Amino acid sequence: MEQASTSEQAQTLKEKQRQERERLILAAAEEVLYEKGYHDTSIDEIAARVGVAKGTVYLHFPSKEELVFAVFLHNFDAFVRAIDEALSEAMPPRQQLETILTCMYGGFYIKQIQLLYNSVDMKRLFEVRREQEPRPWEQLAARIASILEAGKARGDFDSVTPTSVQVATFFSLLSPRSYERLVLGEHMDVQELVQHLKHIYFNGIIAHKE
Amino acid sequence: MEQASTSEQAQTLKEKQRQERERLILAAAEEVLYEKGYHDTSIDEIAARVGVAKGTVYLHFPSKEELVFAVFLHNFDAFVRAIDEALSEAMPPRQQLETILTCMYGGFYIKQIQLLYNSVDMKRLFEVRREQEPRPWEQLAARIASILEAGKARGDFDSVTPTSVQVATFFSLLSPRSYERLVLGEHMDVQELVQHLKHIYFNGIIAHKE
Amino acid sequence: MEQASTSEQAQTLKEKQRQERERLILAAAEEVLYEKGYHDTSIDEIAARVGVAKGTVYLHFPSKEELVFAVFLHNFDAFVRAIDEALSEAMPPRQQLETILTCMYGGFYIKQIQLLYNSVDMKRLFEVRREQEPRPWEQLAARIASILEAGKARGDFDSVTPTSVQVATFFSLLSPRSYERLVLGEHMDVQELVQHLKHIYFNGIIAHKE
Amino acid sequence: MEQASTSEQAQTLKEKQRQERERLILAAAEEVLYEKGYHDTSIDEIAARVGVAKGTVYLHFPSKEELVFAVFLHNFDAFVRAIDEALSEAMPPRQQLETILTCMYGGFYIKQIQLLYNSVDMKRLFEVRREQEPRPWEQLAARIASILEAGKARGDFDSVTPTSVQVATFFSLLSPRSYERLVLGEHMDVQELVQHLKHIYFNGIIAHKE
DNA sequence: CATGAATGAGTATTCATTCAT
DNA sequence: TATGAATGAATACTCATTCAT
Repeated sequence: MEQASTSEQAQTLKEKQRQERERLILAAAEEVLYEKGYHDTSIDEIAARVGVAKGTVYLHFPSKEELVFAVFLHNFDAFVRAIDEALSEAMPPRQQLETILTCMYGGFYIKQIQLLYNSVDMKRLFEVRREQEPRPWEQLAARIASILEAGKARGDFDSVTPTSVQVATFFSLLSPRSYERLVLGEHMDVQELVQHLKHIYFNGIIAHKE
Repeated sequence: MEQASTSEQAQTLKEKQRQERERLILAAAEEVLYEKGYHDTSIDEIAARVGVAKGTVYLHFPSKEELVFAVFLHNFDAFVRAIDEALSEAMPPRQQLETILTCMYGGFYIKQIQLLYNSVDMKRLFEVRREQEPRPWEQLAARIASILEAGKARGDFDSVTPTSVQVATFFSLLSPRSYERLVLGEHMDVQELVQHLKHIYFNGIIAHKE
Repeated sequence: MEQASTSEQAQTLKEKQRQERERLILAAAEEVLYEKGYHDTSIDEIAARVGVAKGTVYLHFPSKEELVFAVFLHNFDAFVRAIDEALSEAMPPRQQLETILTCMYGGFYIKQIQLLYNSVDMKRLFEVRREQEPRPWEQLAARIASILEAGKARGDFDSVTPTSVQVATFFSLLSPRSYERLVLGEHMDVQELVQHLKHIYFNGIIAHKE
Repeated sequence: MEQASTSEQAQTLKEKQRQERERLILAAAEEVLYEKGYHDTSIDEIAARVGVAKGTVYLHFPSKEELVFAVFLHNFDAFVRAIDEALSEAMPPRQQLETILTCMYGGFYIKQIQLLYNSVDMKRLFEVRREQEPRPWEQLAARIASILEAGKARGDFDSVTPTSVQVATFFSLLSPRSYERLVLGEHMDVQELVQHLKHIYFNGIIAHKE
């Protein structure tokens, strides 16, 4: 029994180490991916940054593609969790959307997610995956759509514009090029940028009562 | 004299053929680039699609990089020309911007330009080029900025939001992802989409007089 | 401790295999280089002769250029070592030079070194390298020059002829074309050839006392 | 008849132009070959230096190989002609050899001939040709051999050393590496160098009477 | 004849993936 | 289980040669 327990503990320990390692690999992959883009990211470099051998990476992820996909999912999960935590049902729709937008610009998420998501390589990668997996990005879109619908139902938002367009426009606020230019290039404060975007977006979609 | 004329014609004919071929190569390159992204685009495949030998591509473009750059410039030039033709100084600022937006969605330009411009590879490629060349993209941004300023001066646009943010948001309306999802995916009519985007954008940036 | 020892042995074994492989690659490279010259030597063929994949060659040498340079250095080192072993300070200058000449014709060194060194490609390759590395060939020349000077000081050698000419002529005795014609073509015994060359050379440079 | 004559003249004129062109191509080829070596010499560059189209070169020489061979033969012919002019049967053998050596160093011949002849590429090229053509180099060797034999018969030269070795050594005096180092590198006067070489060589091969 | 556009074989190098140790 | 050596497919670019004009 003690044996078993020791073994169990060992198992647990090993498992912990394993997970820790996986985390490190994901982190390194994300880093390199962000720096160099999909093609110029090599398994070799990721392994080197983690301090393990190339083969070890393949013990955790069956291919470069899967690894990159895992990086995306990992980021996305964190992002969705952040939204879940910040959001409460009690908020009015507009405030919900504002909260989501703030979350989007709050972490590093956008930068990375968008960069990943914007490359043709990634797109093809994800298109293949979509056939098999639930679609995280689509789920978020659906969520935002339902908030917009709720807002429309309350008369807060402009019902003339289709929800799909409003959703798409909401996402396009995340444009990594805007972020790069304004925040990284012109050193605009992120919070300030978010304020302006909210201003434009919500003025753009609110119902204009006459 | 007839000799000269014949020779001249021959010259013209050859030149025509040459240009036609170059056009075909550019078109094929654009196509493949759009389908596969920079890295997975091979000169071999471009040549094969045009129906010429690999070497022939190199008679027109000294390197893959230059070819891709030429694709971009070619598209961009057509795009800028379309804007120039459609725009008149007499228009009020808002109408100018609307015209530009219509142009952007009027050709295939956006799709391709954006896709090209969105990959990390392309970005790096263009960063290198920028040091030597005038920056077409930046020139357009400056033009839009000046129209926005003019609108602000007339009291048409919201002076609270910085022009840089308004410019960035204007560009983000071009998001290829919106286009793909709505037009290609949900078969929304392009003109309709443009109308909705104008609605959102201009409501978002107009001056709200109290 | 046994662990360590086993691990050590494994290390040694692997290292041995590695070095063995490197030796094989160098040998194959030398062979092909000798047969075909720099440009017509392909990594593909070298790999094929060794029986490994192309990539394996690159695990040992980062580029074709480096590989060729390594071939040269490897040969040259062996050659210089042979000279060092055969030479003793006690010998009179003439005997030292005779010993060196015998060494030169003793291995395959000359053939290969000279052939390598005689192609324009190689020359350019080494010119680049020379800026960074010590110059093995020049070092040997300096050594021979100092022996000649010592001989002149003793009155053994003709002081009228500049040492530089005597050094150059000494090297030209190595002419691969003589070797090929006489030894490979006419099957002259190498030792006999060396005797004749010594005869000509030393009669040519000895001091002629009247 | 006048027709015919005109046509003939035209024929001659054209033929002259043709030969002039061929000469120019040979000269350009020699130049580039000397600068860059066989492989880095491109037909394109040769044509460009002459100011004709690539195809024109092929009207004169069926392949790069043949062109290079023609360059060699052309140089060699000039070289042999120079020897023939300088040589008179009345000279004693040693003076004949001295004259030849002076000729060798007198033109650009050596530099180029040797450089050409020393690359592996050239060697293979010439080995193929040898099977079909008389061997210019061998003819010269035979000539020198017979002079040496004559000298030996007169008791001028050392009969112990085989004539073949003396011939080979005579040629090795031409070593382009000596030339480069001493004349191009150390700016030794060519005539002075030739004097020293004669001194070494003839002291090396003269009969030593006791 | 002269041209030079077109061809396509040839080659160095990279890197995801595998697998023996 | 972890390693990292070995693999080999993939690809940009060059240049001798051909041939339609």
